[in-house]
Amino acid sequence: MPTVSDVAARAGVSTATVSRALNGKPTVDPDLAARVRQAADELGYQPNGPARNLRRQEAAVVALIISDVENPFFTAIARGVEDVAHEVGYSVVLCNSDESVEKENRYLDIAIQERVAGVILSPSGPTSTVAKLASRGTAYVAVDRPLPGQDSDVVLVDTRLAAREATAHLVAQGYERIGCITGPAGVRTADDRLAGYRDALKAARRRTPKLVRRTEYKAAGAHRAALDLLAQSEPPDALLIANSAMAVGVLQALQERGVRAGRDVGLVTFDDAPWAALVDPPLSVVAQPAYEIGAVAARLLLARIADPTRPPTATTLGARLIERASSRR
Amino acid sequence: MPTVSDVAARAGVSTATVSRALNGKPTVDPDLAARVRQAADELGYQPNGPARNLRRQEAAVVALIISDVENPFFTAIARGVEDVAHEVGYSVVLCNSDESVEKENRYLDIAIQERVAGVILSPSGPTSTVAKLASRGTAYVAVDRPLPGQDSDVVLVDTRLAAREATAHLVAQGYERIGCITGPAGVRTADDRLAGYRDALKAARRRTPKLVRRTEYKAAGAHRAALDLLAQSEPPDALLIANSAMAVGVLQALQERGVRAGRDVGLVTFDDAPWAALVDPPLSVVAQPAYEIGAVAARLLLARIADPTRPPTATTLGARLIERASSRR
DNA sequence: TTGAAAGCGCTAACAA
DNA sequence: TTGTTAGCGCTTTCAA
Repeated sequence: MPTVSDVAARAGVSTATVSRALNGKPTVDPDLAARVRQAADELGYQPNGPARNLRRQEAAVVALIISDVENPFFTAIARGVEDVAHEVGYSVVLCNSDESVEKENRYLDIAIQERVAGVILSPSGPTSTVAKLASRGTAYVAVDRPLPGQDSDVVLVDTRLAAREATAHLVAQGYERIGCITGPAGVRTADDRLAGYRDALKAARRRTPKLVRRTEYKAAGAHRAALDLLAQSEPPDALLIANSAMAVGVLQALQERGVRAGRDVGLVTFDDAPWAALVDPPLSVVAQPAYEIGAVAARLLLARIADPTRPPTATTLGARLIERASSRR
Repeated sequence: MPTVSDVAARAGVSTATVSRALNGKPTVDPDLAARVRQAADELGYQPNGPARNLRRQEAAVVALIISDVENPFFTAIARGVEDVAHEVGYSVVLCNSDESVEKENRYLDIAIQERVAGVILSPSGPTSTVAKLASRGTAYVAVDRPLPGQDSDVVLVDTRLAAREATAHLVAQGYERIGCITGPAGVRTADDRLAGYRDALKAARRRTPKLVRRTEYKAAGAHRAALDLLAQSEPPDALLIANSAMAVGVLQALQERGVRAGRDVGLVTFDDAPWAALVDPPLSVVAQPAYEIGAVAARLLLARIADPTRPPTATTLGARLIERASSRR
């Protein structure tokens, strides 16, 4: 594998000049620079990243730690981050914490060890160990969920309001016994969606029925929760579901029990998955601006890398309810 | 940020002993090792990855370059790769080439620069530049699609056979004008699925009608293709669709044109997406063993890293047809 | 504008 | 078993 020395020898210059030429420093004679570039090309020279990063004490890499690679909401965030980062020459490495605080912690360690320039993460639980980043001066931004007890940059969605509106919509459609299937306690989006649901019921002067279930943010958990709710003596006639993976589990449960979605049970779910309008009946959803969350987070991170002293900001984006047949009486 | 020297000073030993202790080398006194570990903990020491990798001339990292992060098939592969790699202490960095040969090439350069131990990729086009890896001795494995002109390890699905079976199933169900929407020419899976489709029609002594459309492997392209097919004077009465993203586009098109899936047009699509059984009507699919593809590829990569001289192998996994209502007359 | 040389933090010969 | 020391490949003073 060729090194700067090889390139230098071939171009008949010093390694310092090679470095300067290849990094586009203005203080190098154009002719020499051209000779260096040609030598590098001929040798198929690729700079040694670890050596460069060791010397520079920083890498043009940001780590993106998301809680579920199989969730379209998070992959859309990833697209937003990538597009912004690439524009300014940063690479993005994607890490899947799989909703596990342990894996998240492991990836945070790796991010520190690799001395990445910054980290964007959606915290998997209430006990994230991001404090490590702060104490080392590594820039980071939280997305989707705030970091407990951390005064960091954060990009959120006003998910409580969205949940409230979605629930109010179900009330307005005449549903009587509205249930809610949401994520684990301590995960902020799960708590907020539940709070918004309760806000709406309270505003409608409904007693909050025992129709709330909390489970992991995945299909399997929601499947169990839905079966449980359906087995009640007074089952719900509508459900607010906290993400699209859960919606899959709920729809399966309804199918298995012969309960017709949209007729027997009204549904609104978070996240406008590509398939949401294609199921029977088309799913009413709360569409979150996932791509934009990623793009905004990336811009905040870059700003913080450039100026570590800037005060932390909280950005809250809106979500919008898309009414389809699954919530129309 | 503390370094080995800091730890050494605090533990009262040399940097060499710190390195040995922290890396679990057997030639270090247990008491000393404990003292070193304690000192490291107290300082919150995290090894400097670039320095370590520079010295070791290799990193325990594999790069996984997939052609579409938003496609569940590829994220399932990622899960398989991660699980196997993590077992043996390797990290996985996920790169999204977005079906672009240019981005793929860029990530290959980054992988080389970072001196990763190996690369797993699903080539985005017929003109991949992986040869760079070979010439540098970096291990790599292709998944889903073989590398043109490369004699590398590869993990594939017998997708031609699967397409043939799926098409034969449509024939057996009595569909007369069976169309096919597949990916770009030169992408092996797209070509193979088309070939399998033609195999089946030929075996059934059908004339191959002008009902084939090729487009990018995404919803938008398939949407256009489906509208185009429906506008024919003799539109298809069944379709074989080459992946689940495309299925989304096709189902949208059918909806827009008021064509009832499963009744007016039979459908079989590749990939058993989580939502496939939930649409109306439930989608018949060719289920590919995505997770296993990833797991096998990771094991092959690790084997090749351990022994670069081992002969390349080609693994072909089977797919299975799941018949649901969308293809039943 | 260019070159010589130091040094980033770590690991691995080699010596003791 | 432990310490001393060289050096991985690069960038960046400092000198010329």
